[in-house]
Amino acid sequence: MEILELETFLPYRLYRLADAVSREFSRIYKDRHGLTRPEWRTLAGLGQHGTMTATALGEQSAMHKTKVSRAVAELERRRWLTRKPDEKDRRIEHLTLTGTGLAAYREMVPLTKAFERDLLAGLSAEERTAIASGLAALETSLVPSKG
Amino acid sequence: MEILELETFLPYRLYRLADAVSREFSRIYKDRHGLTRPEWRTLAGLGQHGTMTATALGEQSAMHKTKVSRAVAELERRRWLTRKPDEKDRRIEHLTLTGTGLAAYREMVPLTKAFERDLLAGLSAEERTAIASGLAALETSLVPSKG
DNA sequence: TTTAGATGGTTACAAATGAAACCAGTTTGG
DNA sequence: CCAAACTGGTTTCATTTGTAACCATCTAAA
Repeated sequence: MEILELETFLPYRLYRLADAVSREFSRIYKDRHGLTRPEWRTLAGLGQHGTMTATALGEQSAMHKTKVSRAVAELERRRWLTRKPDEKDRRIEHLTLTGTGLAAYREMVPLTKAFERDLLAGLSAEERTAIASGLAALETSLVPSKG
Repeated sequence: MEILELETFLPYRLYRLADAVSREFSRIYKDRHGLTRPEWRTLAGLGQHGTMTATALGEQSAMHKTKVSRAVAELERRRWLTRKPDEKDRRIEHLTLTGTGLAAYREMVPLTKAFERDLLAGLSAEERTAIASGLAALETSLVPSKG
């Protein structure tokens, strides 16, 4: 009889690892600022790119548009971002972080980098290369935007 | 000003990849049998090990005990598994797949293996090795049970 | 014993999510 | 022009999830 060994099954390993990393990482934005993951990603997207539309945010950070919509609404409620309607196309809104939003972003960036550094701290140079190239290979083979 | 590049940030890449893989993989158990992920994992755990307790299931497949509890309840409702109280400790229940549950498991196993094969199909031998060792390195550095 | 604390598992409640319907506004083809 | 189809974004509803509280049972220490 054919058996599946869950522990070595790639989709399961990937998910469990991502889940554990993500859970740990969420402390940075959740414990400190009470943000959800979509809210954090929205902040990160705007912090990185300055001004974006909701659609662009969804594409950049791989979120469904309902998640983006809700995250934007919440950040707006906090006055961490503002919407500016597009001149030409009135369906579109341009989103930008306020001073407060930008300040929160700036405060978190070093923490996120430290987190990543710590995560890789125990690994050898070869192992890090392995992760980089392994992920890249899977991404091109699967993630639509990267295909 | 310090910026975080989301696209190359490890936690984000991991999560997005796992999410995409998982979403694709879920077709096997969701579309065909209407199972949720916890239900699928429960099935997979019992298929692999024969008989387990809820706690053991949670440990093996990295699920919170409420997820396990609900998944077990649903699989029991479908008559895909049965509970047998422990003789010595009456808090514990031993879970086993029924014939129907086992049949569903047996039907899915080849599909899951084919999925994994396809996922890796486009990659070179080096890339596969890279994934294996990269994940392993991160796992030992992070996932509690593997630490 | 008795009792305080652990442990296996369930439940209640609030929050997060996804799918689909929806409401502008915009483009396209006749 | 004008309707059909499309697009950006929001809302609704059902389902899933996480946290915490909760039973019941078991263990250990006084």
